[in-house]
Amino acid sequence: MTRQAPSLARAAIVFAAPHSGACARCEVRHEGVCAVLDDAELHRLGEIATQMTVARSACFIAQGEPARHFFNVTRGTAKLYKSLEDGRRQITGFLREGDFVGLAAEGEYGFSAEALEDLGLCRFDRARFASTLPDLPALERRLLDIACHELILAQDQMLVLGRKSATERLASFLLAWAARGQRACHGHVDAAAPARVALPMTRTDIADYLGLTTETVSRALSALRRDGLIEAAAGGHEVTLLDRRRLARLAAP
Amino acid sequence: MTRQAPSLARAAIVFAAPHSGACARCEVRHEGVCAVLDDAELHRLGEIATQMTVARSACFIAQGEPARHFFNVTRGTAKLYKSLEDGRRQITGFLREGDFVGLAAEGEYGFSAEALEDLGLCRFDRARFASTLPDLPALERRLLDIACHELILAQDQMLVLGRKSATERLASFLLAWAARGQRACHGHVDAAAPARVALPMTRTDIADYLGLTTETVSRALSALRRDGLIEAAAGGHEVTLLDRRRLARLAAP
DNA sequence: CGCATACTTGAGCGAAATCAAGGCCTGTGG
DNA sequence: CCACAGGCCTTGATTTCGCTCAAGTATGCG
Repeated sequence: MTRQAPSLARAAIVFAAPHSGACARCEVRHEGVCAVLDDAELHRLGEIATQMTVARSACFIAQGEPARHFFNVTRGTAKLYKSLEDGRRQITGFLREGDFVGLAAEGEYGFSAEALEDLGLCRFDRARFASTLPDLPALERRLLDIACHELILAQDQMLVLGRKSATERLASFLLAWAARGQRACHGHVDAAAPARVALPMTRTDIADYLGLTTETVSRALSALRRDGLIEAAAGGHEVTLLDRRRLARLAAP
Repeated sequence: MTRQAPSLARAAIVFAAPHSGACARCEVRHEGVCAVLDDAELHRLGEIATQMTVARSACFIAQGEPARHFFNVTRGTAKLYKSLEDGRRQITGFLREGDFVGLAAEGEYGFSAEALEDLGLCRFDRARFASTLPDLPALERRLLDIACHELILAQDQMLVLGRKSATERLASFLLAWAARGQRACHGHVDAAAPARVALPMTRTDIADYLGLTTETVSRALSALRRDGLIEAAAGGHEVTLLDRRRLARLAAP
C-alpha cells in the first residue's frame, strides 16, 4: 500500500452516477471537474484528501479496526466482506471506480475491504471530513443519495440471499454486474444485445457474495453455458451474456 | 387508512437515536421537541407533514407504485418486504416508532409496507420534502446518519441470510429485535439480564425475514425453548430471552 | 361456540453442501 | 524458454440441512 503526496481532489474524486441517466464518470472525464462541486469546494476537499494506491489482493480496511478513514475508489475493483470467527465469509459488495466505502461505519469498521485489482483510492480522514461536510451541502446531498442507492442494492441482495435458487442468484449477479460495468463505461446500451463482462473476482468470491459454495457457482455457470445463455473466455474471468432477456427471466421469475 | 388534518410536526415526528448512547425518543417525550431541529425548523417541517393512522394488516406502501411519499413511524410496528411474482417474499426489515421509510426509493417503491399493529405515521410528500431539505441541514445530516445505520443493518442481515444456519438466524434475530426494543424504550440495559420481547409479527413473517420456512422457524424456536435459552408466552408472541450470552454465542460462532 | 388462521410436530425428499479427484491456468525459478 | 508448483476451477459421489407435504393442536375472532 503506497501513499502519495496529498493533491487537489479535482482530478481524483470520481462520482459515479448511481441512478441518473447520465454517466457521471464520463462527465468527469470530459469536463475534468467533479459533477456536484465547484472549484473552491473541490479545493477545500482536496486539502483533506490523500491519493493512494493498493496492490492486488491487499487489504485496506480490516473488520474491527477503528473507522478512521473513508475512501473513494478512483481506479480498479475491490471486495467488501464480513467474516465470522469460524471462517465463514459474506461478501457484501464489490467496489468500482466512483464508489465510496467507509462512510457507513460506527466506531469501528464492520467489514474488511480487499483490492481485486490494483486500486486507486482517494482517502479522507473521517473526523476532518465530518467537520468539512457542513460547508459542502451539495456533497452531503450526494452522499445521502448514494447511501440510499446502496440501501436499495442491499435490499435487492437480501431477496437474492433469502429467497432465490443457485441459478437465479447467478443470473441476478451477472445481470447486475454487467449493468454496473456498462453504466460506468459507456452509458446505457441496448439491454438485449450480448454484453461482454469482466469478472475480476474468483469463483469463491462470487460464492461468498451469493451465499453459495465454489462448487455450486461453478456448476451453475456450467449449466448457463450449456443452455447457451453465456459464453466464457479468458479462463472463466470474462463472460459474454448472450441472451439477457432469458437471463432476466431466470433471475426473477 | 385514515388521514387527519395536517398539524405541526412538533409532537409528531419521532427520531430514534440509531447509534448514540442517549435515547432520543425519551428526550422527545421529556423535552417535547425534536432532537435535531429548533422550533422554526419544526414549524417548517410541520407545514408539509400529514398525520395519519394505518390499521393492523393494512398496506401503506405497494411495491411498484410511484414513490410519492416518505414516512416517519410515530407509533406501532410495520414490516417491509419485497415480493417475487411467484409469491416468494423477503422481508427486508421491521419498522418501529422513530423509523423512517421511503427515503431510499428511486422513481417507484422497490418494496411494500404493511402495518403489524395499528400504526401512527407522519407522511411527507417526497418532492416538497426534497425542496425543503436544503433549508434543514441538521435534518439532512441526521438522515444521512440514519441511512448509514440502515446500511450497516442491511449488511449484517446479508451475513445472516448468506452464511448462517437456521438456529443462528433465529438467535441473531431475537437478540437484534430485543436490542431495538430496549433502545427504543428504556435506553441500555444489562446485556446479561433476561429480556422480555414482544413479537408482533407471525412465524411466517419471521421466516420471510430470515430466509426460512414457517416450519423451520417453529422448530428452531422449539429447540431454543427446549435448551432453556428462551421462554414463550402470550401464545408465542412474546418471548423471554433467558440467557443472552449463550444466545449470542449461538448467533455468531 | 364454531370457524379460520396460526402454530407445532412428524416423515420423506431434494437442492446445495461436503468430500474427493483431476485438469487447467499463472506465475516463478531454473 | 520451459518445467514445476500452487492456486483455481470443474466435475462426480455422497451427505445433510432445511423444504415440502401432511396431520394435529392452539388461538383468537365473530
